[in-house]
Amino acid sequence: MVPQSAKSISAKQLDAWIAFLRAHRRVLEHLEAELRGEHGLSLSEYEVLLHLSRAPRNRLRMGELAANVLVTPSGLTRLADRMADAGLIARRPCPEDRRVSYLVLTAAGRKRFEAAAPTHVRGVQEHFAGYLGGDTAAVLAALSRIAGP
Amino acid sequence: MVPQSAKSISAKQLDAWIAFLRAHRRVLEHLEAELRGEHGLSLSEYEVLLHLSRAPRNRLRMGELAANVLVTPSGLTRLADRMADAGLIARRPCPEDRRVSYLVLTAAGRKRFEAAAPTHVRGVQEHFAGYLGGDTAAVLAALSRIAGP
DNA sequence: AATCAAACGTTGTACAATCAACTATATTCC
DNA sequence: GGAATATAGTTGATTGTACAACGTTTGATT
Repeated sequence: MVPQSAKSISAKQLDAWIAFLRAHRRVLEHLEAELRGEHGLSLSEYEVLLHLSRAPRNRLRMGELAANVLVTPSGLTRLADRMADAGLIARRPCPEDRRVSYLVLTAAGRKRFEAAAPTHVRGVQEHFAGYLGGDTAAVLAALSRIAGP
Repeated sequence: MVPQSAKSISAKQLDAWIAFLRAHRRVLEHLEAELRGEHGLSLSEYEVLLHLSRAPRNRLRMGELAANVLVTPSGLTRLADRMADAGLIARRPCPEDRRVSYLVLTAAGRKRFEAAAPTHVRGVQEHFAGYLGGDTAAVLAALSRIAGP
């Protein structure tokens, strides 16, 4: 076993990197296609519904969502517009701070989310988690270090 | 330890999934920013140069590249246009099959790639591989199963 | 109290990526 | 040998994203 310098990269590490990129693309393709095909939702839209459904009173500020949804604030503005047009969410001004607007889950949005959630969870299991097997703990540990706090 | 059904998903698996998404985003942000800032290249452009530099005679068909670069054929057409305009690659018709066009690395493209490669490799080490530690083999194994053949 | 700076969200613009449809060439099969 | 089919790549239209600049509101400083 050759000690691994901190600066160079081993073949195994490089393979892991390439597998990481491929795995990401593959899984997201599947999940996007399933969600889109069966429920007419993009992954971003699903995530917005997910976070809102878990939030107290089913409402969140734009900024709170932007931090979690992996979308920039400006992207979220347009995403929220589309979802509001579709009736999945509604915009509510915040009385305490008139700069902020809340996004709240509508009844239709909740219904759509509840219909889509099993599809998504099954997809994550089928295309990602199911392959982890005995390596689950190690993968979780490594990815958590990479993902940061 | 509770046996894991094939259909449901455990908390640990779900955490791994979330960490996976965050890790991907975080690493790619870093790599994109470094490559863009120090060498004016996007990650996709870098990958095109990488594959060409490794190919025999430094040339590949569009289709061969599209399979490896994680871009659709139409996306690659535009990417190749931009890179040809920038002088990094050149398009060459194939005499044997006039449907195909080859992309070949130019001298400028090679030079740019050679300048950028250390940055990228260091970035992969610093933002991804360096965190794997003793879990490298397990992560590689799991990701390879997910990524498929 | 007035001002200056910071934070929240939205908009204009540009860009990159996709899908579907299309052109052109090659191959297959009666 | 000629029609049907498949393949390589491009193009048009749409979508989604980011970046930078902006208006508005809030909070801090003095």
